[in-house]
Amino acid sequence: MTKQHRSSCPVSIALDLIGDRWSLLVVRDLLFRGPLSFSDFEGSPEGIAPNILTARLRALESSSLITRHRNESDGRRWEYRLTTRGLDLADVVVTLMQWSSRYEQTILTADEVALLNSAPGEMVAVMRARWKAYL
Amino acid sequence: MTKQHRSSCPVSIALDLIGDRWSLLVVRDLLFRGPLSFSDFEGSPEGIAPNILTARLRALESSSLITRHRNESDGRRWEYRLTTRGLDLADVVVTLMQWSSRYEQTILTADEVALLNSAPGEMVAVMRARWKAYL
DNA sequence: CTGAATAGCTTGCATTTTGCAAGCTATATA
DNA sequence: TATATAGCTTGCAAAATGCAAGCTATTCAG
Repeated sequence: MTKQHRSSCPVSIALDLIGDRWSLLVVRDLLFRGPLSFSDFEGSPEGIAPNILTARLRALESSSLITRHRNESDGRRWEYRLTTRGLDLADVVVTLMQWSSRYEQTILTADEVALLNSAPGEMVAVMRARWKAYL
Repeated sequence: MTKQHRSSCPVSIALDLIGDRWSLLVVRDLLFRGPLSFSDFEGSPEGIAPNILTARLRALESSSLITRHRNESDGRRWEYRLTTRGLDLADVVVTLMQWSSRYEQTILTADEVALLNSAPGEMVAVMRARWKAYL
């Protein structure tokens, strides 16, 4: 049985799926880096704890935002991939980046911020190209 | 002293400010309805509890996403308003709505979904127009 | 001017989620 | 065979969330 939404508002529904401190960071890592393993996520600068990461990956998988595949060359590894639906979050992530970089000093360079604001669609296109082979 | 960010990633910084189950719903209500009182938020369909609402409003205020003003005609009421920075979240909220309505049945009509996808900037413009007098 | 109603909270307490550290199991590598 | 590594799980403390009740200041009705 699937968890009930708080309301039928599209914003509320989105937050039911990704409205926590970690889910969108997992999606971010996949968008920018391609398919990743468990320990790849652990290496991100925010330092997610393994139990939290397990819980987020399971939740994203059961919401059909990511899938899990055995790594062929190393049987210990799982490969986590975005689904089409997860990849569609590229627009959300890029919009959030625009908003943050407008008001806060971030790791982005001035050139990157300029590109983000003048051609956000290009950044989304790069992410889509990166994932094209896996969908 | 201001709370430390988990990292300098713009996505992470945004989530430090609005990455919880309620903040963006408060912003949504303001974007769509204009200045609101405490009980206006309590009337939204998700049913936020008063202690949570107090905490969210205080946090959004100290992040400079909203401001608080005495209602002139009724001294019991506070009026909560978006700042320029809070209003800039219109793009994020509209993008989230697009994403949700692509995959889930929401309260939006087919016409509204069509408009949202063909001219998302119009919805943002309506929100900006609504807030123009308060900034 | 008094009493009832209303707005915006606060408080207490139970439940859930998050966070940290340690450890466990299966696979891979030397 | 032994050692290391990947991907977890477990235990426990701390923080956030959720629910119900109650409190204070302002307003309104008579």
